Amino acid sequence: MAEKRNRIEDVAKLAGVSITTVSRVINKVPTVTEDNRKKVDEAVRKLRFRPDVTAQRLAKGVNYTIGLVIPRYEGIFFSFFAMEIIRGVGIACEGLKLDLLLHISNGRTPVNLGNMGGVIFADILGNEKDLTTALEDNIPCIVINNAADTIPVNYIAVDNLGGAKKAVEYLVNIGHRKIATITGDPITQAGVQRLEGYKSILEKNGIPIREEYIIKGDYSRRSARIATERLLKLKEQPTAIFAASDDMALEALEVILEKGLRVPEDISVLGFDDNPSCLYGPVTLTTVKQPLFQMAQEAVKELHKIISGKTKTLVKKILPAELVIRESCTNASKSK
Amino acid sequence: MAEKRNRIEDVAKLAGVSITTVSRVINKVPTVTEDNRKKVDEAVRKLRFRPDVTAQRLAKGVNYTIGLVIPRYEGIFFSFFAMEIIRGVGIACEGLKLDLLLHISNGRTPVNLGNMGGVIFADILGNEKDLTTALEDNIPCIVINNAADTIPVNYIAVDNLGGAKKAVEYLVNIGHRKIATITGDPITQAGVQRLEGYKSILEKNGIPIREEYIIKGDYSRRSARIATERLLKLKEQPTAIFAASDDMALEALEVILEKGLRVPEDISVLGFDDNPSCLYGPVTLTTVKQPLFQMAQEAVKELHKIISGKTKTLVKKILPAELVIRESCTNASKSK
DNA sequence: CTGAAAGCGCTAACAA
DNA sequence: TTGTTAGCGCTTTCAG
Repeated sequence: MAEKRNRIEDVAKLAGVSITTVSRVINKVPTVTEDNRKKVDEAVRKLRFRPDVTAQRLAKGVNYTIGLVIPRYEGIFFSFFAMEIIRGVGIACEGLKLDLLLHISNGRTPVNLGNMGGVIFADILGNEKDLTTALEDNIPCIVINNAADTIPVNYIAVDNLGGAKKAVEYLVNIGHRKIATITGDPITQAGVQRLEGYKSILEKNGIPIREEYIIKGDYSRRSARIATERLLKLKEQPTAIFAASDDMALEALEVILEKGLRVPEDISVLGFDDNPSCLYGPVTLTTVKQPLFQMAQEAVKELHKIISGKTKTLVKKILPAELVIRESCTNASKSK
Repeated sequence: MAEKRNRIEDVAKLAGVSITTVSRVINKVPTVTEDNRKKVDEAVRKLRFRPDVTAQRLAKGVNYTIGLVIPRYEGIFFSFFAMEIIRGVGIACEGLKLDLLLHISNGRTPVNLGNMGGVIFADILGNEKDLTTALEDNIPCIVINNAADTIPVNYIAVDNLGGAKKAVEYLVNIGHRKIATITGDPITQAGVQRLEGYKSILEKNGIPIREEYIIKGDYSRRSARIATERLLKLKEQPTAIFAASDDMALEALEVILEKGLRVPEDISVLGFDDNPSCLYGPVTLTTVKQPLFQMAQEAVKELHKIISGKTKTLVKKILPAELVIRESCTNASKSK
């Protein structure tokens, strides 16, 4: 299709200089006379010349292309998570003039890592194989959203444990003692850690952990509906529910409302993520805000440092998660 | 960082054949003896050799990398639209073994099109400059979500006009005559066409078009709130509202409920998009489903054909949009 | 400050 | 069927 593009040679000819000089102008090497620079610039403009990035890359031997590998396990792509990661990585790449290769992997077909200078893996789950390959082949890489302490890999993750603690502590502080939780999928690190945070705060405050108050969810709204219905049937209904994701919290809220109960007067609901949808509906959702966008941006920055050789040591970062107070939680006394 | 990779030469040496033979094995050229193939395969495995994609590309002269350029005007990245497009394009690329370069453009800094074999532009709005460059430089490209009939460019778009017609026709058919609309942003083609569809069906059915029933929105929930409040204050309240997006429809629904009115008994609400959020909340939303995912997938397929020279003529496709009936609309007689 | 020439790693005639 | 060799378009020593 695309007609034969002009090469550096054509520019050189038109400008009446050598291709070396043209190359110098393109790469902003200072040792070129103003006169020659002008000639070249003009020739470039006339011929609509743009250097062939592939050839440049081969000649320079460096590759400023980075890959973002997102596993496409169920539902992830409808999540705020994926969106924020893509947005963060994408915008950071534009800023650093990095080319971003996006791969939506099924976890089985190996992703072509050959043309990447470095890779960002969105979580480990579902990326195990490609991550292993990258590590074996010595391709610079960084994992996000998973504090991958068991393997020697760079990572940037969110403080799920701390976030969950803040959430539950807040509920305790406003007087709740009958606090239930709908967990995230236990195969995810976030699911495990948020539950851990929940338990640890109860313990810390001398509140017994009741098994019937811990219901397994999987981040889906469906699972939250089932969980909430079970919680509402309990003899001793909880006065607060901490859901491990906003989607689940929103569904819990909906179920509660459907049963004719009020939120937060009868039951407080607290989520995790800070999805935009927290802001809508009859009751805005109190939740834990994850710095996903920031996590993604930092991942790019760190990877960039690694690729350009500015960092040698392993990067291991945990970003804080913060409580965002809105309307869905209130003082427990009201529900007594 | 990444240690010196093995080259084709190393493989050749280890396997005891020429680099050409290795190249043949890599590229699955049939004229290689079984014996040699085995030797090469083994050497490849031993050395963990993976061909340098950059060099391959330069030598082959074809580039199976495609770009997806998404303008980052306000809010688009929180939209279902962006997500579906990325997902569709991403998955299609994995299937066709195309590398996908994602660019989130600000519309000003030119996107580096140099290393793309072809480009998909998500809409024209915000992409004007890069699109012009691509066209001038003869880079194969295709526009999605905009029936770009004024310029000679390939496109795949959604039938907004038809979709809006189906929506409003449905409202008319179930007896509504006082139908209001909250429009999309008129700078978008979708905004204009959906309004056009609304008007044309009213006309077709001899229902006078009332200016006070047409309120300008911009796809944002905020704009829908204002619009809905205005509509509810009208002496002659509409019995149905057609919003040009689900987000706006959902906000309208919320406002109506807040005022103590019922949906659909008092006012029917109809959206456009078929966001997942249509399924939640007190009333599920009747809407028009856009084949975004499919549009994205087809764009990749068409672009692939163009790049590999299988298509010469301009691609111009309009995909149908379909009505999805849920709970938010009902017979007008109920609201009389 | 400039240019000739040797690659970057791989593919593809062309000969053998 | 195989290997030799000349590029792909650009960068980068190294002399000048």
